Amino acid sequence: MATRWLTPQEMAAWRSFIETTGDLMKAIEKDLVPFGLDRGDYQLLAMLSEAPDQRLRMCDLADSLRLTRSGLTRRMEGVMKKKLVARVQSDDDGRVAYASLTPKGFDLLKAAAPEHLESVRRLMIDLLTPTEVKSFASAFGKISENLSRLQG
Amino acid sequence: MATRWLTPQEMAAWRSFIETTGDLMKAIEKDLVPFGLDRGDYQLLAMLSEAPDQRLRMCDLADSLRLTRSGLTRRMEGVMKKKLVARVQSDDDGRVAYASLTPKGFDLLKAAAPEHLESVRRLMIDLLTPTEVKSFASAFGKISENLSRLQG
DNA sequence: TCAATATAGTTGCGGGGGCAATCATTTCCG
DNA sequence: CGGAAATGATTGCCCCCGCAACTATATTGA
Repeated sequence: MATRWLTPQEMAAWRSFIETTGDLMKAIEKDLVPFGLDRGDYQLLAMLSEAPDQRLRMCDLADSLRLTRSGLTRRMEGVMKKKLVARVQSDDDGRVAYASLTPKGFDLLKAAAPEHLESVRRLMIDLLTPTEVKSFASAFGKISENLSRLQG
Repeated sequence: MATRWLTPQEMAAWRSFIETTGDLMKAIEKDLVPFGLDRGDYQLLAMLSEAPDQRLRMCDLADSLRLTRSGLTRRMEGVMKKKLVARVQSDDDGRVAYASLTPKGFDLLKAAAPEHLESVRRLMIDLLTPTEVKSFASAFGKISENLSRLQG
């Protein structure tokens, strides 16, 4: 099949996307440093804070954070040492361990969240028109849906 | 100042963005495996291929790849071992080294580029309406411009 | 019932990349 | 000129994380 090259507009969109995303993430991450968190920690805490009983099975947490199980095991070492999350063995299933948000972790998240959301506003949302925000959501929704259709 | 929370729409856009971007990058990267490249290698080769004489000073290349100088030094080890890029000392300035695309590197890039662009189409561009593509470019353009204004 | 298989989690190993320190070279004044 | 500062690149050290191998527990089915 002949190569379907990208039009200049498409190429501009793609380039803009890949070149800017990393910068944006780094900038947002920088605003978490005062709290002693990086983006991975923040997302882990945020995910737990929204879960029933503020805890999740390791494997479910790994999936939602886009980490392998081993990756999560290592990241847990960090947040456990800081006493933000505790590892709790399941009574029902001897294989299962829960990651459980501690009060200290919840407090830290409550402190960091407003700053974090402010960063997201300042560095992204507030720069966009409502139309662009809507396009963003629908575009990534389609991309995401397509990816899950491909491999679960 | 009171926290300016994100509206549900804004939160949806943000979540969709961070949760999908990583998956998308991984999927696109997977299509480069048959060529023995990862996304970092591909971008390095692509950047060099577009430069005058298909070579760039290490520090300029590092900046455009969003790597630190040390990060680039390490990545160069890989592509130099594969003979895709050569390290060339500058005659004019004893401090400067150039990263220079080899014929083998150029050939590999020419072979991989159509597949890569096809991945970009299949996993992203073709899923979007022209309006969404335009929004993408303008949104990331604004974000990028704002970031450069902040810190060069 | 009890192997075979599936599932949950950890560990060893290796690669990628950042930071700080270092070295070499060049440039900038006093 | 010659010392101070700037610039370019590399190295040591460390963290993050994926893969493959491994352990442990649970489930399944002949």
